[in-house]
Amino acid sequence: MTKPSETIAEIKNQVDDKTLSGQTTLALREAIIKGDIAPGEKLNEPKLAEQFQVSRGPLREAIRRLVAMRLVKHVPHVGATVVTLELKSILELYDVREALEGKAAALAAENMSQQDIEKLRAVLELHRQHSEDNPGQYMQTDGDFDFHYQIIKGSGNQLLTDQLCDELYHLIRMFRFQTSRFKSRSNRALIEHEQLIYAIEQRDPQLAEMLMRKHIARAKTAIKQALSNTEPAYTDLGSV
Amino acid sequence: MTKPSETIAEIKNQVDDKTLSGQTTLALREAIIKGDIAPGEKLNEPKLAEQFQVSRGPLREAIRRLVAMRLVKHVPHVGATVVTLELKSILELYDVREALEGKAAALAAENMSQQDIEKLRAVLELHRQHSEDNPGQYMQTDGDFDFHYQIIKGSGNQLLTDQLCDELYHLIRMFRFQTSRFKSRSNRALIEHEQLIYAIEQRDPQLAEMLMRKHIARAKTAIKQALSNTEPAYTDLGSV
DNA sequence: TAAGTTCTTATTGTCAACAATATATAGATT
DNA sequence: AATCTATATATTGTTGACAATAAGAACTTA
Repeated sequence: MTKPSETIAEIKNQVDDKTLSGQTTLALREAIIKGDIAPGEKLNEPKLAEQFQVSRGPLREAIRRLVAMRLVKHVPHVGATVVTLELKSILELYDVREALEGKAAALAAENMSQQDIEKLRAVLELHRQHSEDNPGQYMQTDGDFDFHYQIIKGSGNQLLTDQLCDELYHLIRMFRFQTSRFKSRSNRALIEHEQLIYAIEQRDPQLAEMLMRKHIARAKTAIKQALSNTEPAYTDLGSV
Repeated sequence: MTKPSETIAEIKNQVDDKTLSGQTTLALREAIIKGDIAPGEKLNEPKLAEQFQVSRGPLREAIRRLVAMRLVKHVPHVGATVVTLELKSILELYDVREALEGKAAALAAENMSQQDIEKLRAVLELHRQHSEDNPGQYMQTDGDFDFHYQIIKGSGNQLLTDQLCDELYHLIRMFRFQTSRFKSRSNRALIEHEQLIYAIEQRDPQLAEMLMRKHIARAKTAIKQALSNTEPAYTDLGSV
């Protein structure tokens, strides 16, 4: 019994539980990622509890979970605040992604079933089609992560998948939202994804890892260049 | 104002906060790692609250934090249970370590100060001395992780450090405790650590990363061999 | 006797009040 | 006027009681 391909939409709406605590986690998480609660802003428990129509118990549990996702920082007896994504933190995040997703690509080349590889091709094809149909339009970044997600899942490593898809992914989403003014239009990602699939099809873990690492490292470089300028301009962030 | 070198002991006793919730987290964490609460065992909230002399509130927060550390699994409306470290999970953990600590070693080669490198040498020297003074005795595994810890910290990447030292490290500790009957006596780790320092001193990120990855991959292989046998015998687990 | 069903019990989820701590304000002192 | 101190306020930490859900026991039925 194989699971149907899971899209990014399914991940997002992944309702881990129907408990108030779980629902509040989702609501609060989206509020933070979307910037409804600003970076650096304090999370006032009574106010938020009122806002989400729950008591402070579930709200505090939600905050704890967001701390685990690194969207929130917490100091005892002082409170929780939304993280501020400094350039330094983002670059750190991309170094971690490079390491983890690189390994994921290697494992995917070893472990992905032929069927999963076909699914991956389908995702890429959809992606390419969209780019052709909408030339000059910014990439659908979710489609991009769909691709990465399939590879991560294809690694067969549950710990790796949890770390990337459940935790770090939301940090990435938050960063993307904040920098959505830099709309990426490059089709370089498409080419690099194509190369990656080829390496996986060839069952070449080393090549797959190398390609994924370069892919992410390139995005990191683009981010550094784009954000270290005071006037950022519409630079291509590499869409990763 | 530079911080004094932090040993593994300091990490362990790192009292993040004096709150009941924080204290309970530490106590419960140690109870799980030491096996006082068995793998697979259910965490009964009223009983544990009674046992730790706190109400269920702080206890539940502690459980949430241990879920983030992956020491505990939680199902809504059912409860929390201590993780059972299957061979598969351990191998997954070591693949993640290989990726993350490999990158950490590369970054350490780039970023560690000359002074930090000297400290690292001192740790290794202490380690070597202990091995010479107690030939045939099992390695002080804490000393081993002291070495790894220094390198991780030396990477200068806070996210990486948090992931390895605050989260995954406790899983490793739990695994080590459970397999402490396999006392590692090899001095291969010592040799490999020596090579690693050399690479870092030479400011060679690629070599440092390669050496660290091989170091951990070798430990993974040793674990697989030791634990896939029904009668494990006293195999060298590589002490990583 | 075995399978299914209802009822009981135990456990988790949630709430609102209370206690402890930190922040903000106002006043006193140099 | 600026700084330190003491008080007042707001916020976090903690508790025990209540509600909702799931696991287990006893009963019924084939």
